[in-house]
Amino acid sequence: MANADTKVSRKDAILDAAEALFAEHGYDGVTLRAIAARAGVDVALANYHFGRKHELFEQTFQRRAEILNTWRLEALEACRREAAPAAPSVRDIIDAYLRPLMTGPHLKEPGWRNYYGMVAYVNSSVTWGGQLMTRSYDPAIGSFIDALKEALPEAGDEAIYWGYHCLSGALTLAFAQTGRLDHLSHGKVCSTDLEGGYLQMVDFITAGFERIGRP
Amino acid sequence: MANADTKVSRKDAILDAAEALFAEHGYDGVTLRAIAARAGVDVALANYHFGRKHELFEQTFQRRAEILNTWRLEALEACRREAAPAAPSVRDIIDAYLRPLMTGPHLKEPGWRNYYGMVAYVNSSVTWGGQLMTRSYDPAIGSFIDALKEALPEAGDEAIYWGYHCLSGALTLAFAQTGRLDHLSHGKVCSTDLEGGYLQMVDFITAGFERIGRP
DNA sequence: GTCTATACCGTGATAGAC
DNA sequence: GTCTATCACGGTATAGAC
Repeated sequence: MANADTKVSRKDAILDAAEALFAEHGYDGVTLRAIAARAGVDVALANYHFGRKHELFEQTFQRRAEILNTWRLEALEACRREAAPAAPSVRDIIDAYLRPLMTGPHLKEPGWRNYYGMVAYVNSSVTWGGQLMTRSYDPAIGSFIDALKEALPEAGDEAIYWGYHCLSGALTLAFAQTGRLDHLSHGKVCSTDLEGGYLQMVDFITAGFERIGRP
Repeated sequence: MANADTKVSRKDAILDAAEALFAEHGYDGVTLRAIAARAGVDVALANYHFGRKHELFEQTFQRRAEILNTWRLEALEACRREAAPAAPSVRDIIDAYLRPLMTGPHLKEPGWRNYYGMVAYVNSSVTWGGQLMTRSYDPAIGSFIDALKEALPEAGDEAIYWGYHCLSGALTLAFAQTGRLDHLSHGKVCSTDLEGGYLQMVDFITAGFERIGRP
């Protein structure tokens, strides 16, 4: 602990600043100087705590990934318990995947919103998407894939994985909060309204998976 | 025409190089020097032809956007003609949206693959997503939205636009070709196999839209 | 009109002194 | 933990060659 007077340690302040800037400009669009300035610390302190810029990026990304994985797996366990001894429905599985992330009080915190922007950037980045997403999220996502396979015994693997791909693409695009949906819909829909999007996406994605269950 | 001997003009060579590099590293991850080196031209030539880096990025993006819009609108027109005087089915509309982009001989060309990577980057970028996607694609996409509204008279606007959001997220994540699906599925699915993904996505997305048509 | 060589000046990540 | 120096690299303007 560097400083007992401040609410957040300087180390956390650096992570917070990095999160916000990486979300908005991507890895290469952000300088350590900008991060330091936003965090109110010296340039060299980021280097001292995290080493290379690359490391700082990964640690920023990892920090909340673990929390999200926990939330999701708890939701999956809960719906498994409720359905037992039967397998949970497709809808319950999709709900356990989306609800913890797209609804709840944490959405009011700018830190979480920033982090979501970072996830959107990482997931569709050629450089990071294949590696960092896999490392941070895929172990937990494997449990969801397993649950979906149980719920949809007739569905082929290809259909399951591409179905997951659709889910992932839709969710992370929502995380990007680009405002494009606002333009396209002439203001009828707001792309930062994740809770509104959640309600629509659960139905849409559930229907997609249910369809591939009966060939 | 600058040079009758070369197959592509130097101007096009710059666009090709820019396309490949922007797709892989995003806007900020690419230097004009790297683009010039890849194109085999002097650094200043990019500046001469396109002005600011910003302009080069937008022109690179726009170049193939117009072609894609044409392909899609022709496919939509064709399915409208075939269905007439009835309205085309949801499945036909989704097919007209996806098939021209996800299947066909152009997928063999590296230039198109690179461009798709760029679309993936732009669509989920906070900086570009809201503005550039809107400008380049949304006029044509408006026709698809209209067709979907006709095919799904019971669906609310919110559901239609969030449905489109799911479609867009899934498509552009496929464009990113990050290889993540390969890892997650332990090699059962290949994320660069757009034609395979097309077959799965048509079913999945169609089912999503059909679901929101009956509340 | 098309293109190259080069120079400018600000800014970058990072290391080493303190 | 902090300050400062280093040294390379960034976008872009300009002057002139073909």
